[in-house]
Amino acid sequence: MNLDFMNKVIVVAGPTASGKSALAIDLAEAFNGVVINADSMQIYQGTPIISAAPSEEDKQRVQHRLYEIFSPDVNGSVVDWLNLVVKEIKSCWGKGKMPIVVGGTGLYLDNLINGTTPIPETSANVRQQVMQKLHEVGVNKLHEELALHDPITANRLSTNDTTRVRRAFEVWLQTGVPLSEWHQKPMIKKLPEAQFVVVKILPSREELDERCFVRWDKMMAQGALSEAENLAKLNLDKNLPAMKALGVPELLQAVKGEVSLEEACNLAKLHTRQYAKRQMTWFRHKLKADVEICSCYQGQKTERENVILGVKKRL
RNA sequence: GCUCGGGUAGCUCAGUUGGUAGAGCAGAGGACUGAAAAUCCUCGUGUCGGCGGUUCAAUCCCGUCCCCGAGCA
Repeated sequence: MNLDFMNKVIVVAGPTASGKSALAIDLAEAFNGVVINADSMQIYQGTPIISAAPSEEDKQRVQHRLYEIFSPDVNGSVVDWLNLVVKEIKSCWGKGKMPIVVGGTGLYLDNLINGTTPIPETSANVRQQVMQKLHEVGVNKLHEELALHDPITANRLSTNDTTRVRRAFEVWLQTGVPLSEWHQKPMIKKLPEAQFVVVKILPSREELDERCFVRWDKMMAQGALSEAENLAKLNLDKNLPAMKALGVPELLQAVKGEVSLEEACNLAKLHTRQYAKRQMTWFRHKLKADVEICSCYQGQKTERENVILGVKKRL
């Protein structure tokens, strides 16, 4: 194949268990590509099975980047990830390889494709301060106080939205400028020259639910429980992202004997399908696709050839 | 067989001193700009177990029958 890959990026997006990793590998083989992770959980070490990170076999077939690179005791963020992907993508271009960014974290993909508002980084001190305040007075009070400094954002947010109220407060405290004002500024793209070809997998809920359930049982057979046991030994803060990965809290409860293993598995399955649903909402409404697949990717010959052809036309 | 509890939304249960009922979970839809596998928002008609009776009015009171649980035989 004789394509100029300079400035092209293939993006594969879809809900959990939709087969996007398999598709990414097939595309990598077809386009001389490198698979780059855009999943907020597969980026952490310690839970390759639970987070469905690529297997050794997958990694033998094509190069994989940004998987299991953060220790589970760190708080990764979109921007951390962005800085890393940008490097990886540029490195691919430099080597004449096709970057194939794959993942289910809509926010990450959105920031990569559409850019970020240039807000200064909040210091550890500020974050800690807000965290403590949150603990002391609760979200509703914090929201009330936010309204004094940033009424526009406060008005936009639910008084219960812990994550966003906290963030808005941090930004105000750090910069003295309301988040709403920052959002007026033009977004900055890390890769303005990039041309994204987006492949979106949007299967029916029915099909997806079934795959989520089957996959969970497979994870258990592969040793998901011992991953959880090892994680428990580290004694990490429950609020760390890696500790919140689907299946982790549920299995940890089982490890502690608070629920039966069966209950834990049922809950993990339930939460997985609820997550898949949220992802579907995001991808349906917020991500424009060049190629859309309406059922889970299984890698059959015609299916594979069709997607490859579809992508090739857009390159 | 007797006694006592229960039978209300898909599930767990509240409730109505008689004016046809509401939470949590599940489910559906939606939001999403630096923890996002996170966080949050909206959506509740169901022969109130069956049949009779009392009443202007019964899911609620009375009778009877059926089902589940506990105890006693």
